[in-house]
Amino acid sequence: MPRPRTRTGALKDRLLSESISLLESGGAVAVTARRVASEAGTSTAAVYELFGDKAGLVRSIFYEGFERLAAELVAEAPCGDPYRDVVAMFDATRRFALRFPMLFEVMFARPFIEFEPGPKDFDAAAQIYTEVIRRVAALLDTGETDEVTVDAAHALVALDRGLLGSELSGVLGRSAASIERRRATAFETMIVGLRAKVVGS
Amino acid sequence: MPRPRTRTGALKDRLLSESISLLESGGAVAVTARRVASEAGTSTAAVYELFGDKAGLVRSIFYEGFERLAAELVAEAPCGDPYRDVVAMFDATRRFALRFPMLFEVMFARPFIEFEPGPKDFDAAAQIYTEVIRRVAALLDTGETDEVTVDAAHALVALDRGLLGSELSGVLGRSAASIERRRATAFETMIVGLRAKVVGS
DNA sequence: TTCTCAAAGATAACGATGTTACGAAACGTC
DNA sequence: GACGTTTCGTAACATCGTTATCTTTGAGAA
Repeated sequence: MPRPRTRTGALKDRLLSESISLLESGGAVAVTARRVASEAGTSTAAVYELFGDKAGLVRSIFYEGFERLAAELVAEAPCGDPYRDVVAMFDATRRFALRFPMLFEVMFARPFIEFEPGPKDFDAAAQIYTEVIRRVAALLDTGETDEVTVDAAHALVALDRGLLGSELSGVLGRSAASIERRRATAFETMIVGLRAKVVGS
Repeated sequence: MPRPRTRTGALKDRLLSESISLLESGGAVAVTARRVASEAGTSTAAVYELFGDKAGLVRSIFYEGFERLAAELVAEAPCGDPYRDVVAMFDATRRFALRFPMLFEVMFARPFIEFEPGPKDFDAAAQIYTEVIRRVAALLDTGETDEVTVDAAHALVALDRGLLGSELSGVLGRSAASIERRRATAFETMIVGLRAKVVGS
């Protein structure tokens, strides 16, 4: 008896996709309910029925970013050399950040006033966390639940996060060469130090 | 013949001060032209005459943040032990970030859509840069313009930035003990590694 | 003292945004 | 072909950034 639904999961996916396109092409300022709805061929009311509010839409973008990044990290198959496997993972993160800088900012900065990720939202990064832990454990030859492993993983993730934050802000270096040299030496220093600390204890 | 001016530098300072108060108490969403003007006892037009636009106001907040941080870092007088002097500087940064988390976010995240800092805006951090370079050069016993010094400074700043980003997001650890342990081990690992790299070459 | 007028301030309006109440549209059923 | 229910899009509201407009002010002229 009713008219057929159009505000389905498929439309939700479509709205999310259009939101990310608008985000990458025009920045956070371009992601408005009216524009997103228009791009997806629907109305603002559909956005609010499917996402609750603007924060819900941005939260979905946030989750989608972590899913895409996790997919790329897992696709980076380990080559057997634990050192290179760790570096390759962070290099993949960097490629992702440079390819989708706005999406990366939603994940690690906070370009939308409406949405501040809480502790629960970072559960979206669980798959990435697992992958990092796995490779760091292999790097240090320690157990995946060992404190030293978890601490080392946090140190490396923080270093990567800081380096990418600096690079995306344009303050890590002027030339591509200096940027990559600083990245490489920072990671090398940290990784060698972490290994030495494990061996020494 | 005209009426006396009230839109002076003093009012600009007052508006900036009220903006930061609103920012810290109510987040970025609380910093509106109307509210800032009202708190300072003036009108929105004064905000626009003194700051140009909203981005100009946020830019002033951004600058003020770097000035306050620089003042706190310089006040942290070196004790003679280069290692402890470097750690003390980053500890001071952390105290600042925990005391003014919103201001810190304006400096290193991007909570306002209106203002994205460009390379030129980071000139505001020149004084901090100088202080970091000075202490890192002392740490490594290298020249302040040496590539190794500058690279090491970037690595440490990035590590600090990443650690604080993680901590402020609530993902660095659950207990204060684990957070501080991870900070300490990360910095120790990096600093020891940087020193070893200099000595070894 | 009162009037004038130029400088300076505040008000109010405009477009755009997040959000939602409301009326319009579409389908199976009688 | 009309009805009713479900669903959808439109339009309205409050608020925001922004600026044109109008009001106020106070020293000097009459």
